[in-house]
Amino acid sequence: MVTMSDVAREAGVSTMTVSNVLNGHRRVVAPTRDRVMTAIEKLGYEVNLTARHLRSGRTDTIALIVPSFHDYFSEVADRIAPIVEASGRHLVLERTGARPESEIESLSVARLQMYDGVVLSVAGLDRDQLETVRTRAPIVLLGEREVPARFDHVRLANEEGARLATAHMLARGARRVLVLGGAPGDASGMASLRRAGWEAAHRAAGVPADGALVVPVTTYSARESREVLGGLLEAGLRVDGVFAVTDTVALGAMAALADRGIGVPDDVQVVGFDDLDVGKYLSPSLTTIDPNHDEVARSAIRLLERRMAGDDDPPERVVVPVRLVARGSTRP
Amino acid sequence: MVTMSDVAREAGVSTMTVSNVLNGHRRVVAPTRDRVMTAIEKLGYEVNLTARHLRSGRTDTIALIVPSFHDYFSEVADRIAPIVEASGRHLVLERTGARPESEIESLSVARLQMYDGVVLSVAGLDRDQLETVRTRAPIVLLGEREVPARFDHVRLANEEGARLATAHMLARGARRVLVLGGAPGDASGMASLRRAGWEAAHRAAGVPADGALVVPVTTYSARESREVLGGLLEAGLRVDGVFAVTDTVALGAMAALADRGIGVPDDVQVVGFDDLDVGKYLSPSLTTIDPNHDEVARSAIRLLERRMAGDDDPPERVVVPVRLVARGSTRP
DNA sequence: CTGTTAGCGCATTCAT
DNA sequence: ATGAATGCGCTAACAG
Repeated sequence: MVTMSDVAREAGVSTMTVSNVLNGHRRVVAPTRDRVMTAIEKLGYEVNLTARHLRSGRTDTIALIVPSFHDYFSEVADRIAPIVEASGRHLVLERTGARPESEIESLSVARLQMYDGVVLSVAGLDRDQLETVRTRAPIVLLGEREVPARFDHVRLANEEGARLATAHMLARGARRVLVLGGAPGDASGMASLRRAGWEAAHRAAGVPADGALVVPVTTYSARESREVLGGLLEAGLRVDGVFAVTDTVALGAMAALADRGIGVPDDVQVVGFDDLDVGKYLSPSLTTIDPNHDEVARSAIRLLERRMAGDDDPPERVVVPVRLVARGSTRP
Repeated sequence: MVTMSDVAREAGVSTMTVSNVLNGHRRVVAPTRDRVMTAIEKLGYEVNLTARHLRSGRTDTIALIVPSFHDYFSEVADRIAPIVEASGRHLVLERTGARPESEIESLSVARLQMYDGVVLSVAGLDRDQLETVRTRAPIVLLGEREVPARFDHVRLANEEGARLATAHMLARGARRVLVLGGAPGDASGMASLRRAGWEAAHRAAGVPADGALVVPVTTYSARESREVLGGLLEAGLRVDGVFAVTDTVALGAMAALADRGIGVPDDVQVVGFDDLDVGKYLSPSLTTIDPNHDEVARSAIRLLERRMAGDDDPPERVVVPVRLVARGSTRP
């Protein structure tokens, strides 16, 4: 392996001069710099980033840690990448996977040290697990769970989005709106917040909210959603609207309705949440809540940059506003 | 920061003993090990991975470098992750982005050194760019482009998949099958290989292949595909089958047909390529080519492990077989 | 503007 | 079974 001292010897300078030519921290006069560059070319030298990291204490790399590489997360990742790169850093993705022990492992101080900053998606982590995350590495949490007060946190306006979705259908004549993937009770997770929005819309419209229409799911997959809604329809449940808590759930719901020849939006209206690209291409196209990925990405990186700059103001909680995108799965 | 010598001092041993307790390379008697473990707990010590990397020359991390975090790539990534983790290593994703200079930069030896091995998706890189990749880091290429002979390479049976897709429609009565996203000529890229398969199916069936039905696209997005096919239909082009070179392209094609009230599969049959999950939930569901992501992931990691083990046999080229998945967008 | 000195924290090598 | 010495390749701090 070619090292900096090989280059220094070849160019007749010290290693510091080579270092300065490479990272530009100090001025090097042109003739010297040219000699160094020539030596670098000739020897095919490349800086050893590991050594640089050990010495400088910085990696110029930010990690985005997500539960899976799919759907919502790949959308956010593709938005965060250019923002991170604009400040001359790299973004890498790591996956926590489904297993709790893997989640904890990704969060170990040892792994986190590898990065100048970390954006951690908290889906799949509960509050107790988050409590155990002890690190001085700047970290911003992303997602719909309740998190300990000491973290910066970016999340969506869940309740408001669910309220918009439900109100849109109620205003178009729906009277029995099922919330697929909603959770009863007053927990603070995504499923409960979105169910609360569904309830708020009913209150505002003066329509009674039937608890039998709150239907939880466990995996939030299209497959499960299709099976669950299909089973309820077979069992004779009557609905004229479905608020699916994610677009993936909505996809399964649309399939369950199509399986039975139930017309959308004439017989049943459907609204999702996430504005996945695929929604535009379904027939009918999917009315949904746009979660404003760009704003989520910008906010997360803004908070992270602030921490990386050494700011130690109290943690900030950002709630990103959302908006309804009306398409063909609801009535005009 | 707590270092190994802090722990050694606390436990009354040398740093070597702490190191041995942590990585288990040598035997340490129980009482000594217990003292070390107690000191580690007490001080909250975590190993500094950067220092370990510099010293040991290994990172126990494999990188998957992809053009974007979407679709096909997130599917493959989610399959590679568990295989990598099973051997006690980490997987990280990096994105090259669309810009060639960024692709080159991700491929610099400096970045590649950070990893014990690299799986590089070559979509978006041309052969000349690949020629410039000089590194001793084990690397396996993934994707449908032609690559220099010195690389291990995993790709799909593109032509065979396209042949299966086209033959399936021809056998079901289609006579004017458009290949959306295909490229004319004898280039070796995905678009040309799949067009060649479309042609082969026509030859085998004794149906003339009309060159006017080879329609290239530039972005392979659903949006572009919808616009391109829509434009052709408006212009009066008559087709009774569409072979879309990816499922994303098929999604746009299905939308273009639905926009005009053209029935699938009665008026026009449609087959995609990739077996994205969404295809199962469309109405009608999408007939497609299953690219066998599991086998792609397994092959790529098998080749990589072999190189990382120091094997220097000639490069291996794996062509992963594909199969047709018949669903509702083609006739029974 | 450039060189010298002195480690960053760990694991390999050789010694005991 | 454990320890001492050494240096992986680089850059911060201080000289000159």
